Amino acid sequence: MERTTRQRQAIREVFLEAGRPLAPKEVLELARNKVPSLGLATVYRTLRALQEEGFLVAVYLPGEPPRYELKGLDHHHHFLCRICGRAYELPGCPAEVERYLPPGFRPEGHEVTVYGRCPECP
Amino acid sequence: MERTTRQRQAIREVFLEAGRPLAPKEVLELARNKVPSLGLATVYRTLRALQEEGFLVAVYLPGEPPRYELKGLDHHHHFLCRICGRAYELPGCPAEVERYLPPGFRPEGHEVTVYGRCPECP
DNA sequence: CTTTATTTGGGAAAGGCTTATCGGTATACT
DNA sequence: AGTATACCGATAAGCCTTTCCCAAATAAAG
Repeated sequence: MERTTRQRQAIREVFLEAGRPLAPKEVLELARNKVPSLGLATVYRTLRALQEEGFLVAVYLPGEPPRYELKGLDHHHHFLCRICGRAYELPGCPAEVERYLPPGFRPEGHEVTVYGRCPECP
Repeated sequence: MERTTRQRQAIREVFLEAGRPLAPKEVLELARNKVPSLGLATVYRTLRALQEEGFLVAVYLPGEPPRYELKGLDHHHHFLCRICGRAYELPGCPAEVERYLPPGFRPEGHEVTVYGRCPECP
């Protein structure tokens, strides 16, 4: 990641504008509005570079391929729309998630995913 | 699923004995203790049949291939050990998970995964 | 403007999980 | 027991996502 290219700028912008986790396919579609010739290999290469650089982090939702979102957001969780498949950020967290574990289980993190229909879908 | 075979019995037993969600690979390993000749294709075939029959349901954890567990358990969530990779059932649920969504989001279900170290691991 | 090395894009290839194929086997019924 | 047929096991093939490869394009420095 030594040069500033149109492709990388486009991909950065797409994340800043989306405000939600994006899958590689979504990144490709959205960024092609800015750089029509963009290729899938470049998307994957750039996603990896932007993670190493600390701009993005991977988001894993149950049964889904990885998405990516801006690094450094406050602790939050995700909503996955069953209709359109888009993921959204959900602010906040039900605090006691890691309490009340059976004896011997030592928690180090958690993930909450809510499924349903997003505001865009019928 | 018309005949009772040693293979199918072994796979059913493995789930009843495990008390936790199992991935196909785990099913193969555990059931081979009972039927050493067991093949992977039979595991997949049987997992599908046991789902259609209502004995098992699929469990999806973030970034993981599907696991399977007994159908009909009380509402619960899962613990994924970062050391050994085993998944466990966690009784109960932090109740307000689906409340406090932004306007327009209509929840239809949720999944909670706690990560950490299980009682078996250092 | 020229040079030079990084980056791109398209397709091929890899990798992981799951399903299909098919001859041989074993179950269940007579 | 004998027989029809569902089932098994091993391998091949399929599907998706991700990475590799390399000639052509292009950003950055002189």
